[in-house]
Amino acid sequence: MSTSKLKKEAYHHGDLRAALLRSAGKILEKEGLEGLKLREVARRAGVSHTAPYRHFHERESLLAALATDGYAMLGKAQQEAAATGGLRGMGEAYVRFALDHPQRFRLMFGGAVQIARHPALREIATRTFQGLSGALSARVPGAQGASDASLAAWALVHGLAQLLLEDRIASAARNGRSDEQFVRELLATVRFAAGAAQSA
Amino acid sequence: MSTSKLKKEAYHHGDLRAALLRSAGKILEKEGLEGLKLREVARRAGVSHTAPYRHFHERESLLAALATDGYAMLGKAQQEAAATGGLRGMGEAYVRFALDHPQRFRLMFGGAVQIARHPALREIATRTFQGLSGALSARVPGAQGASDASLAAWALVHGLAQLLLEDRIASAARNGRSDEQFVRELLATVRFAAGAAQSA
DNA sequence: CTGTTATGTTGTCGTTGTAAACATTATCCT
DNA sequence: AGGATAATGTTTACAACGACAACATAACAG
Repeated sequence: MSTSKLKKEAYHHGDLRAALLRSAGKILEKEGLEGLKLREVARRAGVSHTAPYRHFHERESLLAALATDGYAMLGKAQQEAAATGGLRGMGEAYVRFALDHPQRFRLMFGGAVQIARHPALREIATRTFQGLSGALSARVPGAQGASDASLAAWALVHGLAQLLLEDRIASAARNGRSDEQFVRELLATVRFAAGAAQSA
Repeated sequence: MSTSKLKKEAYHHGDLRAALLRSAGKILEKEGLEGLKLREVARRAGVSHTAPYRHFHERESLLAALATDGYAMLGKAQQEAAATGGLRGMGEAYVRFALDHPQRFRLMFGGAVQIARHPALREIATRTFQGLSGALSARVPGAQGASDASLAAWALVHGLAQLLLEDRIASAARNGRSDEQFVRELLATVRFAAGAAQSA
């Protein structure tokens, strides 16, 4: 029983970093960002309250890692949606991701993490959006107009996600429709045009 | 010198609540939401560190009051813009408000304040958006489609504000344009239609 | 096998939010 | 006017948190 598979009480955890991120992720979705304390994360991982500092030199580093994972998830969801659902599908998947992981989404876009201070996070974030934006641009002719229109499309789904998340859309406007249907029909009211002149 | 006009050292402050909100507002915009500590607010107002509790029974109550003020500002900006700039003007004013008061905007929409727990906040928030939504709906024919289109327009400017605020829009896409021009041209790529069927 | 590095623990400090007990002023009732 | 009562501000206190330093233990490289 020297190298037993279930090492009960090892001084070294083995993969503490991943365990911390797992615990933190659960706390994040359950308690929200302000309820996510380093000490509590350590507690749930069964280590002392300063152990996390060996893997994240401050609280924000943990948050940045959680956000990084979030972008990975979002990117994957977007890719899958692009394969089967086209552009509309991507937009709907974007909103769905936000509704499925509200606190994670808030962490990613709420400004709690200074993205400039975390290179790895910055990189995956821009990469994720390049993928999104590229798929959109390909659908709209023109040069600058295409870029603008794809950004507008992104802003649209992003804002919709945000408003739904913060429960800012009156239930009257929902009109009894499910999330899915509401989002689909709302997005269907929008058209994009590259070189459109201002009309009013 | 019994009722001197400049009461130097009054035990009662006179209008502490407003003074606290002023200090808090300044700290908010300068240090951000996490830098806004109750004790610091009290310090700047020249009172003891528990004095704020006579006016806000917890930190979040102060935040809610700041958010409430924020909605008042936004509502005023929207009304002025509606008078002179029409619908486009309102959208641009919405984004401008976010860029002029980034931390305030984050506070209002970032989920740090549980809006349901603060009736006064909830009321002014919904009222502000009814004004916005009403102005929009009037421009689009149809019943449910009008509502959907106006919500989409709102989501669009809201998302755009958010993305600009979080600096998520690559400078390449900006193409050297000023904030104002960028926003205007981006919004110009979008058209709304009430009963539009899905086209792709 | 040994020294160096990585990883985890114990102890501690300053700061914060919040509550309780107390002090001072304003206000209202007769 | 004058005293009860409420409103407002202070002092003191506590627990929790983020963060640091000193120390302990395990992994690993020569």
